[in-house]
Amino acid sequence: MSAVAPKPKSNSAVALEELRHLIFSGELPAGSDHLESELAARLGMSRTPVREAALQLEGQGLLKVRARKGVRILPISIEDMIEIYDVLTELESMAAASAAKKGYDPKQLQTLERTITDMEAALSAADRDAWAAADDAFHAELVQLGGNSRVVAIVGQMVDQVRRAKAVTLYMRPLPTQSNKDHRSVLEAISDGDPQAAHDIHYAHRTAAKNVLITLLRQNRLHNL
Amino acid sequence: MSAVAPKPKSNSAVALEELRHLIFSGELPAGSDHLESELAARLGMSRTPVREAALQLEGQGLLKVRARKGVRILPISIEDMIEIYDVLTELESMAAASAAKKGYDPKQLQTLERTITDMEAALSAADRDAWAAADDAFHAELVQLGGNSRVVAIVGQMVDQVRRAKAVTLYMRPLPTQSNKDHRSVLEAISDGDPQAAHDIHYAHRTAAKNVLITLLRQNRLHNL
DNA sequence: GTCTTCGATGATGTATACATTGTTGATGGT
DNA sequence: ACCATCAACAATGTATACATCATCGAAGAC
Repeated sequence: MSAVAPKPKSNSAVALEELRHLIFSGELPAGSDHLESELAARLGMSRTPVREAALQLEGQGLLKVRARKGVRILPISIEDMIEIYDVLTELESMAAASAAKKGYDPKQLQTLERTITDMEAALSAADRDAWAAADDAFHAELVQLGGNSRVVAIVGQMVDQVRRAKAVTLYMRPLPTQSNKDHRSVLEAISDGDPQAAHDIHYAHRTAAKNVLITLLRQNRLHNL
Repeated sequence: MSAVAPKPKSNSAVALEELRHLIFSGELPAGSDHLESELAARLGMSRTPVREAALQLEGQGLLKVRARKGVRILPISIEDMIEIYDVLTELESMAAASAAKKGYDPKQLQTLERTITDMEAALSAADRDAWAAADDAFHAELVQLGGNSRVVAIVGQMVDQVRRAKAVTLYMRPLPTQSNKDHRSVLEAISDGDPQAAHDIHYAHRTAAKNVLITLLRQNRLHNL
């Protein structure tokens, strides 16, 4: 038999994926309104699963369902970015400390190490998109190693909310050479089992990243994304 | 005219409120399954708004919608409690530090002060329920003063998830006299504009509270609530 | 000419009918 | 007696029809 599983995905799940893709790709721009009927027609299904998906996405902070006005794709303001980065800084640093406490052996840190080498390779090739993907993977794996599933979920949601803004600034900023050094230092601290160092280094890393991003947005008058 | 606003609440919103109440009151016990049709009949509406409410509650981590098996009220394990308290410790301490940085004047800290005097009064009267309510109010106001709306939302969700467990242990633990001293110290640190102190004191406070709770649950073999 | 009111419009909110699919039980074979 | 297969069932997932209500525009009065 063919190897692929038939994958019986519900329409509601499809709507969720598709809407997320449409939002992240910018096909549904920030601040725009869309009727449930339009979206349903676009996805080739009825309003019901689309509406359910919209409700869930509202819970994830990506859009807002407004009575008789359709769903509005929520723009991210600079103030939102600051809030989100503050949460990310706090929870990721906590995860870094937790990971260091667990005493992982090198084999278990292989995945994290790999994301760093990927970033370094992307940096050498000046491939910003590859770098961003590896950077995402690093942060995702880091919180995973922290071992707190709530933190993983919250961080995932926050990252989703700033995804568009990060994409915009990706080509505006200088190549992040310092970032890579920071990442490797965090890995070393985790590998050495030094929670305080892992926490502090990552905290400083995220704070610096936040400041770069905020400055960039302010300079370019990008108050809503 | 009569003073009360007509309050045109949608059935979906009503379902959300009612289901939350049924869960927190224990009328829908942890681990129990319930058909959408049953719940709809119970709330006097059709399945549609009930289903929408269930989807949102699933996003809030209070229940799980299982295909063809109804919704299951999610029990909270000790491991869940640890995860949640770790997040609460981190984010509330962050909020305490932020609040201290803002330089609030006494008038703006009136509400927080009030929750502390309420706790002290409840403690003198040995009124555990009143104490718990005031304690909730203190933590809610604290994160509010922190000024990060994401933190407010996340902490609110986490508090909801541990609400049942806290209710169970409320009458098992000794009267929390130390807690009140901690609260007042946090208020003082915020009032003094000392972020580090506010952070550290609250962090220690939450950590201690976590340990008390976990120990209590373990001793009483309450692994699921 | 402008303001107000009323009605038509259209989109969400809700109910209901239907399709889909896992589960459970019975039936028959080994 | 036990296991496997199949069929009826039941509950969710989905579509659709309908109710409700805000918004917008037009018409009429001042």
